[in-house]
Amino acid sequence: MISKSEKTTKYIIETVAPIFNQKGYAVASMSDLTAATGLTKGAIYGNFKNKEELAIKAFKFSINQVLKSISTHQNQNKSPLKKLYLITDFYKNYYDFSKKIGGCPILNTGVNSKNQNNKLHHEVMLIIDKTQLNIAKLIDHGKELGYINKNINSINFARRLYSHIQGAVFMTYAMNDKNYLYEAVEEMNLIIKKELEKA
Amino acid sequence: MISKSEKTTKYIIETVAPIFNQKGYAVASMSDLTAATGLTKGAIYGNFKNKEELAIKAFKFSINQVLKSISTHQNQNKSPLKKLYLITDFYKNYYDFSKKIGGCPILNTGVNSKNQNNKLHHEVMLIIDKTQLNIAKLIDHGKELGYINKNINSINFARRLYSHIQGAVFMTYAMNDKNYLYEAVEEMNLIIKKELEKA
DNA sequence: AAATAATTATACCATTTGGTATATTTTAAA
DNA sequence: TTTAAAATATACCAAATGGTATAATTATTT
Repeated sequence: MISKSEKTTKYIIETVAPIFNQKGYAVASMSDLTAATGLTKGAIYGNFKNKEELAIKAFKFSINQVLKSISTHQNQNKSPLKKLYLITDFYKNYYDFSKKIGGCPILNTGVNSKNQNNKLHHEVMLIIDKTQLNIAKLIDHGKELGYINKNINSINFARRLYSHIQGAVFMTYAMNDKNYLYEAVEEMNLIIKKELEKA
Repeated sequence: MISKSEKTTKYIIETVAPIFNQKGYAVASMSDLTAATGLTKGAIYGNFKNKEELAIKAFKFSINQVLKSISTHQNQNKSPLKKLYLITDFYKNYYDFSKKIGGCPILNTGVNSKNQNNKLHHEVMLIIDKTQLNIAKLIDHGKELGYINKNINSINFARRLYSHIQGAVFMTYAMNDKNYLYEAVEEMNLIIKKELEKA
């Protein structure tokens, strides 16, 4: 049975996540959070040790929203190569998607937490590492099944892919122009085709 | 003759720029700025209308530091194509360079100002537009001189180059790993060679 | 339904925020 | 060198900051 307090804890995290994501840990104030949730500081501090603990849980929630959506999108196909294309395809709509959650949590928290909040910054690094590893595993799986060139460095390619896309995420975000994402996806698809796919 | 107040105005901007760059407009407090400059609020408010005006001038100063360095680096060669390679080459050391000024002002201010400070965000967009245009002009010049393929879209290529590099800047920044920049520069150089250079 | 435990609201705390009026000092002009 | 002007320091302001002790309320168990 799910208790009442578990529900409000969840509710607070979900409500507060976009605010932390958009404003950053320091700028998002407790009064921002009480205003958004309709709860008082007493309620929030009853469920979380302090602002930092809430910020970290909110970040993890935001990240999970992204990762779950990518995962669901990937499940359209079982082939590792097709799954790679589905990852780039996912980012075509990433600007609108990320808007709903207050922006890209990796980009925003990555920038805002650097030299500001070590715990948050650590979380960002963990997620980037994990995501890159997942892409590398996908490539390795494609190699095993014979779809992908064996002489390619999986982790290196994953880093390039991630970096490339994250650049487009920033540009789209900063310039309010989705074309950066479209162009990057286009380019990455060509690179996947040329470098990964077996002739 | 340069007056005393002009000197302190300049001194404040230069001293304060890395703080705004690293912490962002909202998080950088007036006491941060008085502590760094060794001046009082009276002195700062005597030279600047308010915190926002100072932040904008500090941003412009930081940007100029970057642009001047790129420009100087480019002047090693007169050929437009070589100048393009010198741009990518500049970014090999960009992590260490940007560290000295509190991080990449485009990346940091681009992320921090979005939905937070419209004037700053506007400045960021202007600089990105200007920079991309300069790269496009370089490509056009290369076309005229017969070094660069005429069937390439200059502004489009400039956008790709900028987005690609900015992605590596973010990754290097977030992950404390210069290799992202090295890898991106490597990749961009190959793309320039393949797509731009005439056979 | 009563008693207990858990949760939320209220009222407060010291500290810090951006900004300002005024006094003091320093610079430049006469 | 005196005087006027400009620049800086001091002392203050109301509002907002994160956080907490306690009172009031709501869930949960008996």
